[in-house]
Amino acid sequence: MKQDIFQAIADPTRRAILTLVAIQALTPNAMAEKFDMTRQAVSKHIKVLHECELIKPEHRGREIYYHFNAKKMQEFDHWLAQFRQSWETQFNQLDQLLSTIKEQK
Amino acid sequence: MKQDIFQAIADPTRRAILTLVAIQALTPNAMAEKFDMTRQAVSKHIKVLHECELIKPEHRGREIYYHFNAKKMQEFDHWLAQFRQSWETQFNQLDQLLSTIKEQK
DNA sequence: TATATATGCAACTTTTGAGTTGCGCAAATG
DNA sequence: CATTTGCGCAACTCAAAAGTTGCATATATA
Repeated sequence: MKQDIFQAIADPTRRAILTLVAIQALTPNAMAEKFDMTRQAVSKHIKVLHECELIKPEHRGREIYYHFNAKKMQEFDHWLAQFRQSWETQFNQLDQLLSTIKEQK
Repeated sequence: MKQDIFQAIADPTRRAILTLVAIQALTPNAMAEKFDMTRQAVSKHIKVLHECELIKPEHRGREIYYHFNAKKMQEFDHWLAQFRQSWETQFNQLDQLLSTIKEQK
């Protein structure tokens, strides 16, 4: 099943993983040590993050270092862009003013 | 149960609702007409979006117009900020160059 | 006031997802 | 070459979330 980035960041553990690997690449074991859960549980989160390409594996012998893929994270930024205009213009007072005008019509 | 915004945008229907109300405030019925599901199902999504304050209700007689809350959406922007530096510096070529240098050590 | 409309809430079913245990494989180590 | 270590995959359990039907409430309308 193809994962999407919105679902990927919905989980707090996965967000924590992203924060960690954004600082430096880590192996699954290294990540698991940070969280109070089994390595396999973390491995599943890694799988989700990898499938939607938010992290990239780098094989080194029997270890796998997962790197943060900043480019993919930008997709959020693009999605957010459609709302950016709203929060630049949607001041509370202005919003109320417009509502008042609309009601007077 | 308190909802969080990450989980709120994880659902595609809720993202669609946000896109709609960002353009103009809508009633639950108006939203339901846009999607292939029952009004109650949409109503549940509205509840989630409302609980985490991504939308705000405006009562008008028996109708409820839900407005987009741009301010709340900014919380994503703040979360994304921690990664912004990464995608400004993590050019693919530069990344590869650094890896090469590291391996030569 | 009887009726239709707009909405929210509760109970229920079905699906999804997080976490576990168990296993197999490949690379390092003695 | 046997053993340990790091990892992924599959089967299973359990909890949460998505969607349904049914019902209660409040506002509009005839």
